[in-house]
Amino acid sequence: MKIPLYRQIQANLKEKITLGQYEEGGLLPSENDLCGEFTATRMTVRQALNELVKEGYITRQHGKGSTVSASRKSLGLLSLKGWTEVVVASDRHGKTFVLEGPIIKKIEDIAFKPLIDDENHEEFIFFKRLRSVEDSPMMVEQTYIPNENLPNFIEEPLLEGSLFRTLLIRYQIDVQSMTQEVRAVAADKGIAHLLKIKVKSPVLHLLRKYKTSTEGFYLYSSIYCNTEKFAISSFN
Amino acid sequence: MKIPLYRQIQANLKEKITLGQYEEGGLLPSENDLCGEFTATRMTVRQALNELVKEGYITRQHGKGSTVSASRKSLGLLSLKGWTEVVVASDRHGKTFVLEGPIIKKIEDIAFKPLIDDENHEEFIFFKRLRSVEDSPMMVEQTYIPNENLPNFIEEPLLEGSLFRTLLIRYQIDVQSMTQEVRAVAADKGIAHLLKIKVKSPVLHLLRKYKTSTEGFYLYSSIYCNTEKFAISSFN
DNA sequence: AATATTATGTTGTCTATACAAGTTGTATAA
DNA sequence: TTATACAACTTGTATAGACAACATAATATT
Repeated sequence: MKIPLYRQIQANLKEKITLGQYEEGGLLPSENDLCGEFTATRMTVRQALNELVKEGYITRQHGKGSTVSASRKSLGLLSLKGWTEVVVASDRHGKTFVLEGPIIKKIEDIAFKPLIDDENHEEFIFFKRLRSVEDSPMMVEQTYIPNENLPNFIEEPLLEGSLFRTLLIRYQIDVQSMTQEVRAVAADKGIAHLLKIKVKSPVLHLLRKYKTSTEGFYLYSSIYCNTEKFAISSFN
Repeated sequence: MKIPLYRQIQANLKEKITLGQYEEGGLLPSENDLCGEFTATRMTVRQALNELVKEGYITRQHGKGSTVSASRKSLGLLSLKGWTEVVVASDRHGKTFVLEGPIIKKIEDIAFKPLIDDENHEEFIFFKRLRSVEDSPMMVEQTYIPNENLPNFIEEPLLEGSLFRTLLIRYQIDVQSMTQEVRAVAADKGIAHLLKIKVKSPVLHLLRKYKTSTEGFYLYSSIYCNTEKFAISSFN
């Protein structure tokens, strides 16, 4: 599996940024310098840098350079990022507890179908997970994955506890993009209990559809999120 | 003011898409065809197409082509878009009613300062606006703009009712990007009354900081949003 | 000393070209 | 009929170079 050069540059710079080798608020080496370092042309380096802008790691200024963004205090959950990446980026300690699953559910037993329309899968693999940040329950996530072309998925545990990583490594399925609907709703009894808040407290509800590298293969997620302690942030 | 070629291509294609000249779900002309049409190289055309992907107008598939995205039913308010663009994209009818302002406020009279830290402005221009979609009150927006280098801002009305447009045309200030924090909160008496919902109903709260082309010049916005009828959507 | 001017380094835009890799339809062979 | 191979077309990645536009510091001018 050949990784494009610009992805390698991107990953390399991202690592250096998260490790603190490039100072927060400081400048990255110029495009030409990076060309030399990675033996690539400017267009290739620029592609890597633009990806980093999209991910929020740097900002760029005409005539000046690329500035390393200050790490965000709140959780960047609105972007396409795995939980691990989000928690690490916020410099916090996160935990995931599996409440239910993985089990197989028939489509008629699934509560939310609003985003599931253009396909017709019959069975879904179901997960229910509780995620905590610094020991405060933070969100309840229910994930639905079409049960197709995923041999032994239920039997074997997730790689490093990460769903995205498991799909990529074991099944070569890459999660590429996401659409979501965001609402404020009142917590029902179940959610309130899990998040340790009062019933009818306002919580964030995210309804997500993930697009993957496999044609017609989407993941679905319903997330309830307590935003009292940590806000959810995004940028573009 | 010279507009880059890729921006022109981008705008041209965007217009054709919104006018329905390219069918929803259908394919755009291939990159090479577009090269001919606009007398540009593939790299330039690709830059335009990539911008359209970022804005959610198209998706692309290796070996296949660029597909026109289905217009979204919910409001794409989480992205960097003006109200007008959001409402038009959703094919709905929107209205804005100015509740208060523009007036000048001292910094000590401003309720939220969490995002205002790295600068030290003393005076802000303040707006309070109520926005409706199809005659349902949808969101209350409070905007703060540093009162610097904006002669006659308060005296003259906004161009086409649009703040972003006024800043761009009259003051050459371009809003480039945004960061925001998203929370679910309970509506207080004032918000509930304006949005015509019950007190303590869950509402979405967005705290925004807009970056502009002018160094050190940021806009701030606090938005309360009723998501009962319309969800807020985003994609990446 | 204060103000222009210039030089230099940076990112932004654009051209021209090449090959790799995914998708689809067509022709061929079994 | 079905499968295989191939060709044509698509987007993805990458090179090499050029000039424009912006930012900043050094230099020259007033």
